[in-house]
Amino acid sequence: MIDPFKKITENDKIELLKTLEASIYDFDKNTSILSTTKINDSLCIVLEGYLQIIKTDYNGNKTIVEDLLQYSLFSPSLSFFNDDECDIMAKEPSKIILIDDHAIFNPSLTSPSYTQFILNLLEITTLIIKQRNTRINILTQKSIRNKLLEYFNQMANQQRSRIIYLPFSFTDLADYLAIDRSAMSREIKHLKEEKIIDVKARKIMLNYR
Amino acid sequence: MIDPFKKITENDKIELLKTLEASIYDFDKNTSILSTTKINDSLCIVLEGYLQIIKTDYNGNKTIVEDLLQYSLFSPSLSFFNDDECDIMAKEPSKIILIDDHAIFNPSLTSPSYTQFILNLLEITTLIIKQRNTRINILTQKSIRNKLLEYFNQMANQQRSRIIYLPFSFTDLADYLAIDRSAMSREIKHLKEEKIIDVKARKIMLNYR
DNA sequence: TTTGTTTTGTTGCAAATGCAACAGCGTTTA
DNA sequence: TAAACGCTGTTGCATTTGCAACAAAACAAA
Repeated sequence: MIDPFKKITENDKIELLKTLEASIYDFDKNTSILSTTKINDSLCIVLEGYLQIIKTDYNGNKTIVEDLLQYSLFSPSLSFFNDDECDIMAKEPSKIILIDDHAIFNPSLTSPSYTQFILNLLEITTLIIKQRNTRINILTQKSIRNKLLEYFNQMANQQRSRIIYLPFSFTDLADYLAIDRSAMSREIKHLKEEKIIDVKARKIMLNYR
Repeated sequence: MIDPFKKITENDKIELLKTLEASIYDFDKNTSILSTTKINDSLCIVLEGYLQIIKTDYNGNKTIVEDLLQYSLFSPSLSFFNDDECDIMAKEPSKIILIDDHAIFNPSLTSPSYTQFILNLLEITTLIIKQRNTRINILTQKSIRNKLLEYFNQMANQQRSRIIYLPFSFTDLADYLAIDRSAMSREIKHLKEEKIIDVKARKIMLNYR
């Protein structure tokens, strides 16, 4: 995660936030952000804590669309997440900054810290695009096997090793790959039987490569 | 598509491009960009023409990863597209601008046109994230039927009508949804039989909503 | 026009997948 | 401690899906 205020001194940051008319909110564990706070037309920056964007579909099924950790951004109007069917829950006590869109997109501001801030945001959005591209590359694979292998490859490149560590549970992996967990479990068994991979808890060894 | 130079006068634009040490290239139809031009560590902006990012997998299968129209951006380092397995082909005579990353991420620049330019880039990257989110929302649907319906809904929201027009062929739609074309065709037939939709060439009427 | 190319619709079939259900296990909570 | 909860592995089964193949239609080019 990239700090949106990196390369900005603490004093400049305070000054900048004043200029942008930013406001800071605290949320207790297990509270909904949207029920108490208007975040439309604002950019939200997570300063600390842990939140989740949760989508409820017409059946009432809830899906975790995204995990928000420190320095995560979200914004309805800037569309870092999607619809109106979403809610945001603080899963841990969290502190977030709200900045109005119009304050951000204000070319008349000329301070170096503002320019640096915009460049930081540009770097972050660029990184998010990379992550989305990666996921799309995986999701467009047609079989469960190919989704898994594509995911393993991405992780191996990222972790620069043919031994990779899952950053989350197998249940979450199935969610990420948008496949049935039990079907995934079955396919992983096949990959193990064919000696293509070895699995020990969340440690996965790739025997090709 | 958003013009990366919007709200910048022609004179300021020329001045800005000089400051950023931008270079302009022309490509003939059916030529490969990467074979003649080093684009690593640069941002590429399509000024005019039509190009495609083409991925060749280990089987030799070629996939069109992305179409690049006027004002499209692409960049290996900034990761608007993915891997090294990609090539970029001009499908029509095309003109592109290359700007070195370091020139863009230069907080010491203070001219209003530079600030406007990076704000424009930020707006574009934000829009790209929105598009990627939309596609991911569709790709994470488990059945062909749900992928189609999710896609139709997105289009209906976008076109603000329950009558939507496909922006491309059904063959391309199957690619976009990452499903088999014949299986998609079968499912569309079912949707028609169940009177959920009507289809006339690329015009689709949604009978719910 | 004629020819060639791309798109579309269809079908049979084997294989892949989702779903439901259950059990074992470890961790957390009351 | 006991109960509750979440994660994992497994299995049977109905359904969905991909694949291959072919013909008709639409479109583009010569």
